Amino acid sequence: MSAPLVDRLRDRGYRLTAQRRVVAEVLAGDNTHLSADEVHTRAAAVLPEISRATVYSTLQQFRALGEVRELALGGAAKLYDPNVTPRHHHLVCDECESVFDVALGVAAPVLPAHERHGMAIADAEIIYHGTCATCADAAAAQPSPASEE
Amino acid sequence: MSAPLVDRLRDRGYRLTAQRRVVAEVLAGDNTHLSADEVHTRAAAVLPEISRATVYSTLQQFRALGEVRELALGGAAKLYDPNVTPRHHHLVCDECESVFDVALGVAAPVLPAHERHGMAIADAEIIYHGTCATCADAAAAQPSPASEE
DNA sequence: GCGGCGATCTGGACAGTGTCCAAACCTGGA
DNA sequence: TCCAGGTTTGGACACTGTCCAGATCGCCGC
Repeated sequence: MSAPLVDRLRDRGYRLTAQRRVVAEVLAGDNTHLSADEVHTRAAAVLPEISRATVYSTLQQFRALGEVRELALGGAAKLYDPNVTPRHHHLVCDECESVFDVALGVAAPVLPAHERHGMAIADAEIIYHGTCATCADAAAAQPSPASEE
Repeated sequence: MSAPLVDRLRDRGYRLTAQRRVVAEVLAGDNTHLSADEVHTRAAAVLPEISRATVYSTLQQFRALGEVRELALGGAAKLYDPNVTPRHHHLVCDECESVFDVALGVAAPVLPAHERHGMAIADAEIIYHGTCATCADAAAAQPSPASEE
Protein backbone atom coordinates (compact mmCIF):
# COMPACT_ATOMS: atom_id res chain seq x y z
CA MET A 1 0.00 0.00 0.00
CA SER A 2 1.89 3.04 -1.18
CA ALA A 3 -0.58 5.93 -1.65
CA PRO A 4 -3.66 4.05 -2.63
CA LEU A 5 -6.58 5.75 -1.00
CA VAL A 6 -6.25 8.99 -2.94
CA ASP A 7 -5.87 7.01 -6.15
CA ARG A 8 -8.96 5.01 -5.37
CA LEU A 9 -10.84 8.24 -4.78
CA ARG A 10 -9.92 9.49 -8.24
CA ASP A 11 -10.84 6.18 -9.82
CA ARG A 12 -14.31 6.49 -8.38
CA GLY A 13 -14.80 10.00 -9.69
CA TYR A 14 -14.10 11.88 -6.49
CA ARG A 15 -12.12 15.08 -6.69
CA LEU A 16 -8.73 15.09 -5.14
CA THR A 17 -8.69 17.98 -2.71
CA ALA A 18 -6.06 18.95 -0.19
CA GLN A 19 -8.52 18.23 2.62
CA ARG A 20 -9.17 14.66 1.52
CA ARG A 21 -5.49 14.05 1.06
CA VAL A 22 -4.71 15.26 4.56
CA VAL A 23 -7.46 13.19 6.17
CA ALA A 24 -6.27 10.15 4.25
CA GLU A 25 -2.72 10.77 5.46
CA VAL A 26 -3.83 11.10 9.05
CA LEU A 27 -5.64 7.80 8.85
CA ALA A 28 -2.87 6.04 6.99
CA GLY A 29 -0.10 7.40 9.17
CA ASP A 30 -1.42 5.97 12.38
CA ASN A 31 -2.92 2.58 12.75
CA THR A 32 -4.74 3.39 15.94
CA HIS A 33 -8.37 4.24 16.42
CA LEU A 34 -9.02 7.95 16.15
CA SER A 35 -12.09 9.96 17.01
CA ALA A 36 -13.36 12.49 14.48
CA ASP A 37 -12.07 15.24 16.73
CA GLU A 38 -8.58 13.73 16.82
CA VAL A 39 -8.60 13.38 13.06
CA HIS A 40 -9.55 17.04 12.83
CA THR A 41 -6.80 18.08 15.24
CA ARG A 42 -4.13 16.16 13.34
CA ALA A 43 -5.40 17.31 9.98
CA ALA A 44 -5.43 20.91 11.19
CA ALA A 45 -1.77 20.58 12.13
CA VAL A 46 -1.04 20.19 8.42
CA LEU A 47 -3.89 22.22 6.95
CA PRO A 48 -4.94 24.74 9.62
CA GLU A 49 -8.02 26.01 7.81
CA ILE A 50 -9.70 22.61 7.51
CA SER A 51 -13.10 22.68 9.12
CA ARG A 52 -14.83 20.19 11.36
CA ALA A 53 -17.68 19.76 8.90
CA THR A 54 -15.24 18.71 6.20
CA VAL A 55 -13.60 16.13 8.42
CA TYR A 56 -16.97 14.64 9.31
CA SER A 57 -18.17 14.51 5.74
CA THR A 58 -14.86 13.11 4.53
CA LEU A 59 -14.95 10.38 7.14
CA GLN A 60 -18.49 9.50 6.07
CA GLN A 61 -17.34 9.26 2.47
CA PHE A 62 -14.39 7.07 3.38
CA ARG A 63 -16.73 4.89 5.35
CA ALA A 64 -19.15 4.59 2.44
CA LEU A 65 -16.20 3.58 0.27
CA GLY A 66 -15.18 0.95 2.77
CA GLU A 67 -11.89 2.66 3.54
CA VAL A 68 -12.49 3.07 7.25
CA ARG A 69 -14.68 1.36 9.80
CA GLU A 70 -16.75 3.29 12.28
CA LEU A 71 -16.63 1.88 15.80
CA ALA A 72 -19.04 2.56 18.64
CA LEU A 73 -17.19 1.10 21.58
CA GLY A 74 -18.92 2.82 24.46
CA GLY A 75 -16.98 6.07 24.63
CA ALA A 76 -18.68 9.36 23.91
CA ALA A 77 -17.34 9.62 20.38
CA LYS A 78 -17.26 7.13 17.56
CA LEU A 79 -13.83 5.93 16.52
CA TYR A 80 -12.55 5.51 12.99
CA ASP A 81 -10.43 2.50 12.20
CA PRO A 82 -8.39 2.57 8.99
CA ASN A 83 -7.62 -1.12 9.39
CA VAL A 84 -10.38 -2.62 7.29
CA THR A 85 -8.71 -5.27 5.16
CA PRO A 86 -8.65 -8.22 7.55
CA ARG A 87 -11.83 -9.07 9.40
CA HIS A 88 -10.95 -8.25 12.98
CA HIS A 89 -12.51 -7.52 16.33
CA HIS A 90 -11.60 -5.26 19.23
CA LEU A 91 -10.35 -5.29 22.79
CA VAL A 92 -11.40 -2.34 24.94
CA CYS A 93 -9.94 -1.39 28.31
CA ASP A 94 -12.80 -0.34 30.58
CA GLU A 95 -10.43 1.84 32.62
CA CYS A 96 -8.61 3.97 30.09
CA GLU A 97 -10.70 3.20 26.99
CA SER A 98 -7.69 2.24 24.92
CA VAL A 99 -8.47 -0.05 22.01
CA PHE A 100 -6.51 -2.94 20.56
CA ASP A 101 -7.13 -4.92 17.42
CA VAL A 102 -7.69 -8.64 17.47
CA ALA A 103 -5.92 -9.51 14.26
CA LEU A 104 -6.93 -13.13 14.36
CA GLY A 105 -9.52 -14.60 12.03
CA VAL A 106 -11.82 -15.28 14.95
CA ALA A 107 -15.37 -15.41 13.67
CA ALA A 108 -18.50 -14.76 15.66
CA PRO A 109 -20.76 -17.79 16.05
CA VAL A 110 -23.35 -18.15 13.30
CA LEU A 111 -26.87 -17.58 14.59
CA PRO A 112 -29.41 -20.33 14.12
CA ALA A 113 -32.43 -19.18 12.11
CA HIS A 114 -34.78 -19.12 15.10
CA GLU A 115 -32.51 -16.61 16.84
CA ARG A 116 -32.43 -14.17 13.96
CA HIS A 117 -35.80 -12.53 14.54
CA GLY A 118 -36.32 -12.56 10.77
CA MET A 119 -33.25 -10.46 10.15
CA ALA A 120 -30.72 -10.87 7.39
CA ILE A 121 -27.35 -10.82 9.13
CA ALA A 122 -24.71 -8.89 7.24
CA ASP A 123 -21.92 -8.67 9.76
CA ALA A 124 -20.95 -9.41 13.32
CA GLU A 125 -18.41 -7.77 15.55
CA ILE A 126 -17.08 -8.92 18.87
CA ILE A 127 -16.03 -6.47 21.54
CA TYR A 128 -13.91 -7.87 24.34
CA HIS A 129 -13.96 -5.79 27.51
CA GLY A 130 -11.33 -5.96 30.20
CA THR A 131 -8.41 -4.22 31.82
CA CYS A 132 -5.19 -3.47 29.98
CA ALA A 133 -1.77 -4.22 31.44
CA THR A 134 -1.03 -0.58 32.16
CA CYS A 135 -4.22 -0.05 34.14
CA ALA A 136 -3.78 -3.35 35.96
CA ASP A 137 -0.28 -2.29 37.02
CA ALA A 138 -1.52 1.09 38.15
CA ALA A 139 -4.26 -0.56 40.20
CA ALA A 140 -1.74 -2.91 41.80
CA ALA A 141 0.58 -0.03 42.71
CA GLN A 142 -2.24 2.00 44.22
CA PRO A 143 -4.62 -0.44 45.93
CA SER A 144 -7.00 2.32 47.05
CA PRO A 145 -8.65 3.80 43.98
CA ALA A 146 -9.90 6.77 45.98
CA SER A 147 -6.52 8.46 46.31
CA GLU A 148 -4.89 9.42 43.08
CA GLU A 149 -1.87 11.59 42.69
CA MET B 1 -39.17 -11.43 40.08
CA SER B 2 -41.86 -9.62 42.02
CA ALA B 3 -40.50 -6.23 43.09
CA PRO B 4 -36.89 -7.04 43.57
CA LEU B 5 -34.85 -4.11 42.37
CA VAL B 6 -36.17 -1.68 44.96
CA ASP B 7 -35.61 -4.28 47.67
CA ARG B 8 -32.09 -4.86 46.51
CA LEU B 9 -31.49 -1.13 46.63
CA ARG B 10 -32.56 -1.02 50.27
CA ASP B 11 -30.44 -4.04 51.10
CA ARG B 12 -27.39 -2.25 49.79
CA GLY B 13 -28.06 0.86 51.83
CA TYR B 14 -29.57 3.00 49.10
CA ARG B 15 -32.51 5.18 50.01
CA LEU B 16 -35.79 4.31 48.46
CA THR B 17 -37.01 7.43 46.71
CA ALA B 18 -39.98 7.89 44.45
CA GLN B 19 -37.63 8.67 41.57
CA ARG B 20 -35.69 5.43 41.88
CA ARG B 21 -38.90 3.46 42.17
CA VAL B 22 -40.28 5.02 39.00
CA VAL B 23 -37.10 4.43 37.01
CA ALA B 24 -37.04 0.84 38.22
CA GLU B 25 -40.66 0.41 37.13
CA VAL B 26 -39.98 1.86 33.70
CA LEU B 27 -37.12 -0.56 33.20
CA ALA B 28 -38.99 -3.54 34.59
CA GLY B 29 -42.19 -2.81 32.71
CA ASP B 30 -40.67 -2.98 29.28
CA ASN B 31 -38.12 -5.48 28.20
CA THR B 32 -36.90 -3.43 25.28
CA HIS B 33 -33.83 -1.28 25.04
CA LEU B 34 -34.48 2.28 26.14
CA SER B 35 -32.36 5.37 25.75
CA ALA B 36 -31.87 7.58 28.78
CA ASP B 37 -34.19 10.11 27.19
CA GLU B 38 -36.94 7.53 26.72
CA VAL B 39 -36.55 6.44 30.31
CA HIS B 40 -36.91 10.05 31.35
CA THR B 41 -40.02 10.55 29.20
CA ARG B 42 -41.71 7.46 30.60
CA ALA B 43 -40.72 8.25 34.15
CA ALA B 44 -42.01 11.80 33.76
CA ALA B 45 -45.38 10.42 32.71
CA VAL B 46 -45.67 9.03 36.24
CA LEU B 47 -43.62 11.58 38.15
CA PRO B 48 -43.67 14.79 36.10
CA GLU B 49 -41.13 16.65 38.19
CA ILE B 50 -38.35 14.09 37.77
CA SER B 51 -35.29 15.69 36.22
CA ARG B 52 -32.98 14.49 33.53
CA ALA B 53 -29.99 14.60 35.86
CA THR B 54 -31.73 12.22 38.24
CA VAL B 55 -32.51 9.74 35.51
CA TYR B 56 -28.91 9.76 34.35
CA SER B 57 -27.51 9.31 37.84
CA THR B 58 -30.05 6.62 38.67
CA LEU B 59 -29.19 4.71 35.53
CA GLN B 60 -25.51 4.93 36.44
CA GLN B 61 -26.27 3.54 39.88
CA PHE B 62 -28.33 0.70 38.49
CA ARG B 63 -25.53 -0.06 36.12
CA ALA B 64 -22.97 -0.11 38.94
CA LEU B 65 -25.24 -2.51 40.78
CA GLY B 66 -25.46 -4.75 37.74
CA GLU B 67 -29.19 -4.16 37.33
CA VAL B 68 -29.00 -2.81 33.80
CA ARG B 69 -26.52 -3.09 30.97
CA GLU B 70 -25.40 -0.09 29.01
CA LEU B 71 -25.24 -0.69 25.27
CA ALA B 72 -23.37 1.38 22.70
CA LEU B 73 -24.75 0.05 19.44
CA GLY B 74 -23.81 2.84 17.09
CA GLY B 75 -26.77 5.17 17.56
CA ALA B 76 -26.34 8.61 19.03
CA ALA B 77 -27.53 7.61 22.49
CA LYS B 78 -26.58 4.71 24.68
CA LEU B 79 -29.31 2.19 25.39
CA TYR B 80 -30.14 0.63 28.73
CA ASP B 81 -31.04 -3.01 28.81
CA PRO B 82 -32.78 -4.33 31.93
CA ASN B 83 -32.29 -7.88 30.71
CA VAL B 84 -29.06 -8.77 32.49
CA THR B 85 -29.65 -12.18 33.97
CA PRO B 86 -28.89 -14.42 31.00
CA ARG B 87 -25.72 -13.75 29.05
CA HIS B 88 -26.99 -12.51 25.72
CA HIS B 89 -25.92 -10.60 22.65
CA HIS B 90 -27.67 -8.23 20.28
CA LEU B 91 -29.00 -7.91 16.77
CA VAL B 92 -29.11 -4.41 15.32
CA CYS B 93 -30.98 -3.34 12.20
CA ASP B 94 -28.76 -0.91 10.30
CA GLU B 95 -31.81 0.70 8.68
CA CYS B 96 -34.15 1.49 11.56
CA GLU B 97 -31.77 0.85 14.47
CA SER B 98 -34.17 -1.51 16.20
CA VAL B 99 -32.52 -3.95 18.58
CA PHE B 100 -33.31 -7.58 19.32
CA ASP B 101 -31.90 -9.84 21.98
CA VAL B 102 -30.12 -13.03 21.13
CA ALA B 103 -31.36 -15.10 24.02
CA LEU B 104 -29.20 -18.06 23.19
CA GLY B 105 -26.15 -19.02 25.20
CA VAL B 106 -23.90 -18.25 22.26
CA ALA B 107 -20.46 -17.45 23.61
CA ALA B 108 -17.82 -15.34 21.94
CA PRO B 109 -14.68 -17.27 21.00
CA VAL B 110 -12.02 -17.31 23.70
CA LEU B 111 -8.97 -15.30 22.74
CA PRO B 112 -5.62 -17.05 22.71
CA ALA B 113 -3.09 -15.41 25.04
CA HIS B 114 -1.02 -13.89 22.26
CA GLU B 115 -4.08 -12.00 21.01
CA ARG B 116 -4.89 -10.41 24.34
CA HIS B 117 -2.32 -7.63 24.28
CA GLY B 118 -1.69 -8.30 27.97
CA MET B 119 -5.28 -7.57 28.89
CA ALA B 120 -7.42 -9.40 31.38
CA ILE B 121 -10.66 -10.13 29.54
CA ALA B 122 -13.74 -9.69 31.70
CA ASP B 123 -16.50 -9.89 29.16
CA ALA B 124 -17.29 -10.13 25.47
CA GLU B 125 -20.30 -9.01 23.56
CA ILE B 126 -21.28 -9.78 20.02
CA ILE B 127 -23.21 -7.32 17.90
CA TYR B 128 -24.83 -8.73 14.78
CA HIS B 129 -25.64 -6.13 12.15
CA GLY B 130 -28.19 -6.63 9.42
CA THR B 131 -31.60 -5.71 8.10
CA CYS B 132 -34.78 -6.52 9.95
CA ALA B 133 -37.81 -8.08 8.28
CA THR B 134 -39.79 -4.84 8.33
CA CYS B 135 -37.08 -2.85 6.60
CA ALA B 136 -36.43 -5.65 4.10
CA ASP B 137 -40.14 -5.67 3.20
CA ALA B 138 -40.18 -1.91 2.84
CA ALA B 139 -37.16 -2.06 0.56
CA ALA B 140 -38.79 -4.78 -1.57
CA ALA B 141 -42.00 -2.77 -1.91
CA GLN B 142 -40.11 0.38 -2.93
CA PRO B 143 -37.15 -0.70 -5.02
CA SER B 144 -35.88 2.84 -5.55
CA PRO B 145 -34.63 4.17 -2.21
CA ALA B 146 -34.62 7.74 -3.55
CA SER B 147 -38.38 8.16 -3.55
CA GLU B 148 -40.01 7.81 -0.22
CA GLU B 149 -43.56 8.60 0.70
C1' DG C 1 -2.89 28.83 -20.31
C1' DC C 2 -7.78 30.12 -19.60
C1' DG C 3 -12.63 29.79 -18.35
C1' DG C 4 -16.65 27.56 -16.62
C1' DC C 5 -19.22 23.94 -14.30
C1' DG C 6 -20.30 22.04 -10.31
C1' DA C 7 -18.36 19.35 -6.60
C1' DT C 8 -16.37 20.58 -2.34
C1' DC C 9 -15.18 23.43 1.66
C1' DT C 10 -16.06 26.86 5.16
C1' DG C 11 -17.89 28.69 9.36
C1' DG C 12 -21.39 29.20 12.15
C1' DA C 13 -25.83 27.80 13.94
C1' DC C 14 -28.22 24.14 15.73
C1' DA C 15 -29.97 19.74 18.06
C1' DG C 16 -29.05 15.94 20.98
C1' DT C 17 -26.49 13.57 24.69
C1' DG C 18 -24.42 13.50 28.93
C1' DT C 19 -22.03 15.81 33.10
C1' DC C 20 -21.59 18.97 36.87
C1' DC C 21 -22.88 21.86 40.79
C1' DA C 22 -24.99 24.41 44.74
C1' DA C 23 -29.12 24.77 47.04
C1' DA C 24 -33.39 22.68 48.38
C1' DC C 25 -35.54 18.60 49.61
C1' DC C 26 -36.75 14.26 51.69
C1' DT C 27 -35.76 9.44 53.59
C1' DG C 28 -34.69 6.73 57.39
C1' DG C 29 -33.01 6.23 61.94
C1' DA C 30 -32.88 7.95 66.79
C1' DT D 1 -40.84 14.60 65.99
C1' DC D 2 -36.26 15.90 64.68
C1' DC D 3 -31.88 15.70 62.43
C1' DA D 4 -28.05 14.17 59.38
C1' DG D 5 -26.78 13.58 55.13
C1' DG D 6 -27.97 11.17 50.95
C1' DT D 7 -30.84 12.67 46.77
C1' DT D 8 -33.01 15.57 43.63
C1' DT D 9 -33.54 19.68 41.08
C1' DG D 10 -32.78 22.87 37.34
C1' DG D 11 -29.86 25.17 34.80
C1' DA D 12 -25.34 25.81 32.79
C1' DC D 13 -21.95 23.66 30.35
C1' DA D 14 -18.98 20.63 27.20
C1' DC D 15 -18.93 17.62 23.57
C1' DT D 16 -20.47 15.19 19.33
C1' DG D 17 -22.45 15.36 15.09
C1' DT D 18 -25.49 17.58 11.38
C1' DC D 19 -27.02 21.13 8.33
C1' DC D 20 -26.89 25.06 5.21
C1' DA D 21 -25.86 29.07 2.09
C1' DG D 22 -22.25 31.17 0.08
C1' DA D 23 -17.40 31.04 -1.28
C1' DT D 24 -13.82 28.36 -3.19
C1' DC D 25 -11.29 25.46 -6.18
C1' DG D 26 -10.35 20.91 -8.94
C1' DC D 27 -11.06 19.10 -13.31
C1' DC D 28 -12.20 19.16 -18.15
C1' DG D 29 -12.58 21.19 -22.66
C1' DC D 30 -10.92 24.65 -25.54
